[in-house]
Amino acid sequence: MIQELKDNYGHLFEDALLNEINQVGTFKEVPEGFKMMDVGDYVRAMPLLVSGAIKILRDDSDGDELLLYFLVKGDTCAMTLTCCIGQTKSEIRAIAETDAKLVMVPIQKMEEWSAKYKSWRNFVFESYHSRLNEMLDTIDSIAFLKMDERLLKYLNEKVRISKNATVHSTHQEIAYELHTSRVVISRLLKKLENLGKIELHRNYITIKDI
Amino acid sequence: MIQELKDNYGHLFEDALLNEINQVGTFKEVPEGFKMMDVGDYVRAMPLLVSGAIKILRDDSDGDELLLYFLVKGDTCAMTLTCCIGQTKSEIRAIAETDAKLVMVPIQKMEEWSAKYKSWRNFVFESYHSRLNEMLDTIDSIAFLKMDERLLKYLNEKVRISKNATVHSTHQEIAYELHTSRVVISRLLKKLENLGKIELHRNYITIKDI
DNA sequence: TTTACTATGTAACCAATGTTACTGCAAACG
DNA sequence: CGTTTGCAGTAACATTGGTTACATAGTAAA
Repeated sequence: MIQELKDNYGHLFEDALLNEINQVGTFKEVPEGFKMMDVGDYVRAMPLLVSGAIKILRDDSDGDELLLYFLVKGDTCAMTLTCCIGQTKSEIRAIAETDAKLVMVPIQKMEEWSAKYKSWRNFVFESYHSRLNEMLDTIDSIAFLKMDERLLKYLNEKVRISKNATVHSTHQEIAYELHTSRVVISRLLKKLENLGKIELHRNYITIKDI
Repeated sequence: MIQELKDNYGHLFEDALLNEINQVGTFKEVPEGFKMMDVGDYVRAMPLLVSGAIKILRDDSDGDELLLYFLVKGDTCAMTLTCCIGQTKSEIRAIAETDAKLVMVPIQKMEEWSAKYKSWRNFVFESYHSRLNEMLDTIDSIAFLKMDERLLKYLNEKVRISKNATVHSTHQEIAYELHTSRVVISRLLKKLENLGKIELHRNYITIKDI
């Protein structure tokens, strides 16, 4: 495991910390679609993502959902951080967007390392900062953009995350993540196709003009 | 100053830290409406709010705005925290919602206290946690609620923050903060008045059914 | 092949919200 | 006092997005 840690976190953490992580952390691989955390779950370990992507979703009480943002390698879950400290339940749902590899760190180490390693503190602060900015970005999208712009942004995000110009989603899946209906998505996708920005197929979409 | 610090932060910080804050912090009073931070500003001090309320707004490039959340005593600005560390610009705008009193702490102390005081670390983590949850709440409102529900929630927030059942806002001001138009707000307010939930007057609104 | 299921396309309609335009009213001010 | 200015009420209309309903096409299972 130590090599994957070094590759992804070597520029952030000093060797002593990397070694500690290596000793107490457990390596974990999850397949695409794996539900890593649900609303109401208690958190007992903190994930350090070394490869793949995780999507973070917000659920409301009526079963509606909304995509908040993606985590990629080098990221950790800010929600987890505070859940660890406060012993509170998760407010969000996390699903593996692609196959992913992580190192799970027991939460008891959080406080210890925060006192001991400046680089750890910076990492935690930096994670919070990134997540707050991503939330702001999500708010911008919902508040200021129309559905067709949100859709285009969503597709571009998918391409960026998967590094692949083909998005393997059905219209219904997209509708869930943008919290709208399938018909609306089909309508807008067809409009984007007519504009030459995408190509529609069954079960996947090719993004042409990024 | 030390007494106001003790009253508002005594349950959070140990005496040694309170004394340090007292020594390096500067006391500041701002009037209602005072612009405390704008998008693009650099941050050189961290505010600890001891009385009053601050509203945090998001601006988009077209001059549109949206209310994110309020800070009250015992709170600090999570954006400031990361701006301090990362030396990045503010992404948000902060306006005094009421007259407010704060203690400004030079940002150099951030790192020093994070290493030295567990209570400081917890405070910072806790602040991030609160702000993230407030952002989630904002997202819920925009994504899942209709405008009339958002308006009612907004009015209740105002009452809670000001501890006063009279909201001193024009319809136009409310429209800006909810990112909609004056006409829409007037329409919905009138509906709420007909339902007996509020009373409309020139320049203020009385909330009856909270 | 026949059948069943899932994904997509599309029309018609509805509800919520945004826009424009005009009104009257109250406070402020000369 | 009359005039100006800002706030609020409201009608009429446009647009966006959500809903219902149904048709068609690809895919998998029987």
